[in-house]
Amino acid sequence: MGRAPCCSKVGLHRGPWTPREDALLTKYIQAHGEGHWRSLPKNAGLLRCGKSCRLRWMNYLRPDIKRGNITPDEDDLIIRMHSLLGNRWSLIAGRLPGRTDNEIKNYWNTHLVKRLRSQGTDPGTHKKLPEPVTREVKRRRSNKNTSNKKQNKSKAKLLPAEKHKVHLPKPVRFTSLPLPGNDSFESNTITISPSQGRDQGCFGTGDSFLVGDNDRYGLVNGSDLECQSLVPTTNTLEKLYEECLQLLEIDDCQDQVLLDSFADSLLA
DNA sequence: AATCGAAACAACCGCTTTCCG
DNA sequence: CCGGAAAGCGGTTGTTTCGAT
Repeated sequence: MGRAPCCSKVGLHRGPWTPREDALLTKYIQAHGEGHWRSLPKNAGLLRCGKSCRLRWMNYLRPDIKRGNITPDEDDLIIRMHSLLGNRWSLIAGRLPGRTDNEIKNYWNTHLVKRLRSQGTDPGTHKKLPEPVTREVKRRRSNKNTSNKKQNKSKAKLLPAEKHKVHLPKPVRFTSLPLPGNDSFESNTITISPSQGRDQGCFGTGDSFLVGDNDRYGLVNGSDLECQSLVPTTNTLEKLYEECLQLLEIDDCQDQVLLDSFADSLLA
């Protein structure tokens, strides 16, 4: 039967989004809301695949997205949630307000996997490895720039996790959009119940925000920059984790059914 | 200053799930 | 119930940036 491609690839833009495309997408969603991704590009005047639009919006343009370094508390929660849920990034992201599944997935793959290994923990099972890994982990994919003869060079280096490099976020534009789920930011005291989905999972209005390189987004003027400091407190994150744990501890049987029902409860 | 490899992350791909007529 | 379309999701890749030499 054959499944139709999600979009015709002929004549569509690919690769990094331009400020103009961002503006078009943002403006359209502001006016019409999310959804109908298939028809959105055409209606918004974008030469992009609907999927691409959705991804761009979900992972970058949404107003409730928190950018910047993962805090140690979030970091800890991600690890613990992963030990419960595995690679179910969307579920994990749903418990980390302002974070996207893609961001958490990337963070896991680039930071946490290495760190856990360096600490002697198997990132897949979260069990202790026989011996702490002291050698550089092989790169997941073959880098076409990387030849074997050159790799010896870096073997004596410290593990990345030991370097504690601080990653500075790329330029960020937070715009305030009148969208559902974005109009009830509260201070850090808010708690998230299991019945709240990711759409409602944003909180934390602060008076500080990350300021991006506006030049890169020339369309943004000062008044458009309205950023929320979406910083959950340690207690909040701890509560989230405890919630998950309690649900799992109802029954010792941590089988798939239980996990699935837990997942359902998160999604409800 | 130039070069190169590794790290980081945005974006893409394709499969699965959900929705709807 | 069935089939197709749309949306969601996780794995993978491409490109840019950064740091070491």
